[in-house]
Amino acid sequence: MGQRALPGFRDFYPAEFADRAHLFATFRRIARRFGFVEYDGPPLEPLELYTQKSGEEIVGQLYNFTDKGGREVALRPEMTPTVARLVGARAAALPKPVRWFSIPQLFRYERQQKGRLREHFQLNVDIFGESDSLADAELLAVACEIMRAFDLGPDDVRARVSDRRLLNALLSHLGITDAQAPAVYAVLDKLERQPQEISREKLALAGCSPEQAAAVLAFGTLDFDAAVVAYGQSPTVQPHLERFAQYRAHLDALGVLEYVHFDLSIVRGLAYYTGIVFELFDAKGEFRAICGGGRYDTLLSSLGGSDLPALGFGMGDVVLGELLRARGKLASTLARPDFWLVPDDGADVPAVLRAARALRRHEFSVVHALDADRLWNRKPRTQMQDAQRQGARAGLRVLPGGVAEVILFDRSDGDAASRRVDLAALLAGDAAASVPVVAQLRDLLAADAAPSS
RNA sequence: GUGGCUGUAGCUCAUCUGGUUAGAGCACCGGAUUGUGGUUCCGGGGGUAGCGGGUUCAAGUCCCGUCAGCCACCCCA
Repeated sequence: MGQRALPGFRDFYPAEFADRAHLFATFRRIARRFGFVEYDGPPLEPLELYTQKSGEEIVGQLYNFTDKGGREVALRPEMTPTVARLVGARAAALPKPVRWFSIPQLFRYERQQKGRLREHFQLNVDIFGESDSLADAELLAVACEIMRAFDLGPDDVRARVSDRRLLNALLSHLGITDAQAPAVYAVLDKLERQPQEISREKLALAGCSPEQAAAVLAFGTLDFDAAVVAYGQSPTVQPHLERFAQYRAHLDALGVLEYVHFDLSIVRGLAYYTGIVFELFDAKGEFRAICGGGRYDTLLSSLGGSDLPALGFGMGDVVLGELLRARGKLASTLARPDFWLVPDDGADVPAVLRAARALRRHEFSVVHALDADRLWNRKPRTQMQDAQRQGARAGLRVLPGGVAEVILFDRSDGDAASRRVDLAALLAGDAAASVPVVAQLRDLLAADAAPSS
């Protein structure tokens, strides 16, 4: 023993796996509600797929190696290059807009810390072939509705949204050159975590005048209405404000504007975003970003494919899981057996197995002791205790004549928990006559599961 | 990659300033008990104190190294 998972990698015991399955099920449910369809690609890709976009320095953060055929390969650190390849290869044939999602496991060789491992699962939701801001609104709505599906409201989570084109127009209006822009982006990105004086120095270092620096530093607290007041008269900026206002109107109609906060300090790296960008954070600011995404219209063409406009977001399972756990929103979803079978005195083992089979044919999950001697000799009462400890929802004792005593374990209302159900028809395999019996059993379990008052 | 903190049973933690066979609760396993039932009682398995080295008559307890975890930085997903 003593063997553990590699650093940054997780073992999923049934309880953790149940949480993960719950996340995935919610991801899929909401994505499908918006008409997105699921795809996947290989977890191992040519190293080149990642170096051509991000350069050689990225190799230090990849799980890469030479395979037995001499190929340079890497475990995928992100899904975007893969999906870009898939879409690019069939760009002409796919009906637009393309709405795809995936839940890949991604790998990154970096030192782990809270909310950040060497492996994680990440919901990726992307739209290809639509440049209208309505698509941007739809994308963010998916992310917000997922939050809502996890019972995380606008008081729990906020979406901070910026717009690269608007930001560029603002910088241009202020007289900041394209050459200075990357330095300004870097300052904006750190505005929250870095003392203002340092930000001011960095801006001065980039060649910004004190007036320009002051305007940039003010971006951190500028809400949208204030931006309109301050810059609405600028012919450079005005069209972008107008488009953003439209975007907000769409979000309002989609019912998610309450999550949205205009925030020019959201930069999201320096790389490929070209339009609206956003990140979701917990409102208390305890955790890393839950989700991040935006528009990257030039990425596909830069990867040598078609020049479809594109936008998407990634939402990892680690931070979201931590947040849900911390907020008590992850009730255990571990599956429990419906019935634990106990033979009646004098019944034989085959009779119990036949009863189990009959119940399983009707989709009930059924378990019993797997030690025949124990099944046969152990007192029914003691077996009922085993049943409870094993997490069964109900004990089912088969009495002579096919009548079953069903004991519901979850009752907390003091109601008599023991019920009799005549299983004769079900045990005999009479399909028609079994229908009411099955319904009766389901009702018992359903009533049992319902919160009692 | 850099720096700081931490490392005793599956989990949460004890073990006074280094001193006999390292303990408890929970969990797990077994037995008994309980007539509507996860109670109560008894018993049991499980730790070379992350690992390696050093100081000492003696180290879980001090020192060094290493590995791992946490936090910050870097970077981003």
